[in-house]
This record gives sequence, C-alpha cells and structure tokens, in this order.
Amino acid sequence: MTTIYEEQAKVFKAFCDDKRLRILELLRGGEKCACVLIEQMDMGQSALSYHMKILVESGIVESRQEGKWTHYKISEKGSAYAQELQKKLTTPDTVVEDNNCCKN
Amino acid sequence: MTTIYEEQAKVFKAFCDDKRLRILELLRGGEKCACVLIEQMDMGQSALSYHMKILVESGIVESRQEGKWTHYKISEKGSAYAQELQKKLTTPDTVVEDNNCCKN
DNA sequence: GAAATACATCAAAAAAATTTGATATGGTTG
DNA sequence: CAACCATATCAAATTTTTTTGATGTATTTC
Repeated sequence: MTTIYEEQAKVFKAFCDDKRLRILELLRGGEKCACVLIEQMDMGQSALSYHMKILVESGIVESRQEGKWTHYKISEKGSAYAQELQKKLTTPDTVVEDNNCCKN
Repeated sequence: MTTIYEEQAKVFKAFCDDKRLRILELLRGGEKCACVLIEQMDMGQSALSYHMKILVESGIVESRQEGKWTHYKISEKGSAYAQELQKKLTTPDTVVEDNNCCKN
C-alpha cells in the first residue's frame, strides 16, 4: 500500500538529489536525449537510466521515444502540479486548532 | 565541499520523505512542541529529533526554544524561498541553445 | 540540590537508495 | 537477416539514510 504521503514524496524525489538537479538543469536548456545526458553527467548508462526513471515517475520530466532514442524534457504540467503541491504542504490549515501543548 | 546542487537538494529533503510530510502536515495546524509531535508520529524520540533536524536545515521549519521545550513551526520565509527555487529549477533557460543531438 | 523531564547527539544496526556490471529488448543499418 | 546501437532492467555491491538504544546537557520541579 502506498500512502498519500509516499505519493507526494515521490514528486519531490526529483529535487532532493544533486545528480538529478544537475540533470534538470541540463533539461532546462531544452529537450535532450539520454545519450547527451550521459556524456554531460559523469555517470554510467544504467545509473542515468535509474535517475531518469525517478524523474519521470515524479512527473517533473516526460520522455518521448523516437526510434532507438529516448528524449527527455521538463514537463510543464508536472512542474505546475509540483508547485501547487509544495504550496499546499507549507500553507497553514484553514481550521485553526487549539494547541494545548506544554502549558506551564 | 558542498556543491550548489547539494545545497539546493537540502531544501527539498523536507518533502521527499513520507514521515517528514506527515510532520509538516501536523505543523500546518500551527506551532507544536516536540513532545506533541512524538506522540502523533509513531516514532522514537531520537528518530523524531533526526527528522526535525533535517526539516530545520531545509529552512522549511524553524524552531524556538522555550525552557526545556522545543517548538517547531513552518517558516513562511523558508517556504517562500523553496517555492521560488522550485520554480527556477523547472523553468526553461532564457538562453535557447542549439540541441544538436541524435540528428538522423 | 537531587530527581525528573525534554531534547540533542552518538555509535551501531537496519533499511533504503544508488552504482556497477551483465544481460535483455527493440530499433536501425548495412 | 546479421551486426550494431540506445536504452531498460536485473542482481550484487556499495553508499547513504534512517532507526534504535545509550548517554549527555539543560531546565525544571520538588
């Protein structure tokens, strides 16, 4: 079973690793195929593949197959969703609760 | 040495773990002291302390000491910064580059 | 001031994430 | 179609993160 928390955490896995941030930076320059990413990142082929999978599963990146090449780009939709989500996660609840804690 | 990528990744560590998302949800209800968080989360005292440290280091949460109690709350400033950062990380570069990749 | 409470920190153990090397798959090229 | 190329996937090794239990440090309470 995956909780809502795990589901949401998945989105931010994209951003919580330095390698993936580096990949995202490359993708900010436009769509790239895996072969280009591999040579820019100092990283084995299967390691890159692993990170790309996490990025795609986060929704922040989308992939497109073209013959034997896989092209990756930043997903506008996924990014917009992640922004909304992050906002939600840090915005106070509307319901103000009684905080009966550590009363001296 | 910490790279800029590691520095930025640190911010999102707050969101990439289900336990910490759960803690943030509790904090959305208002400032809480550690003792309350411990009893809400099914978690040992030192494990909670560990997660709170990561949250504080991310900038998303701030802590306040009051006698022997530590109170935690979501940082508006840190949250605003994280939002800007996330936006930056997913917004296309202004410089449009030539993508000479995989030309058939 | 002695005992108790709240929390941080440390080291070791456990669990999860990442890398590596090998192999599989599907598309392409001659 | 045979060799090749780009990438995904798998299992094992490695590294990092998280949990646990013990201990330390303030602070409070009696």
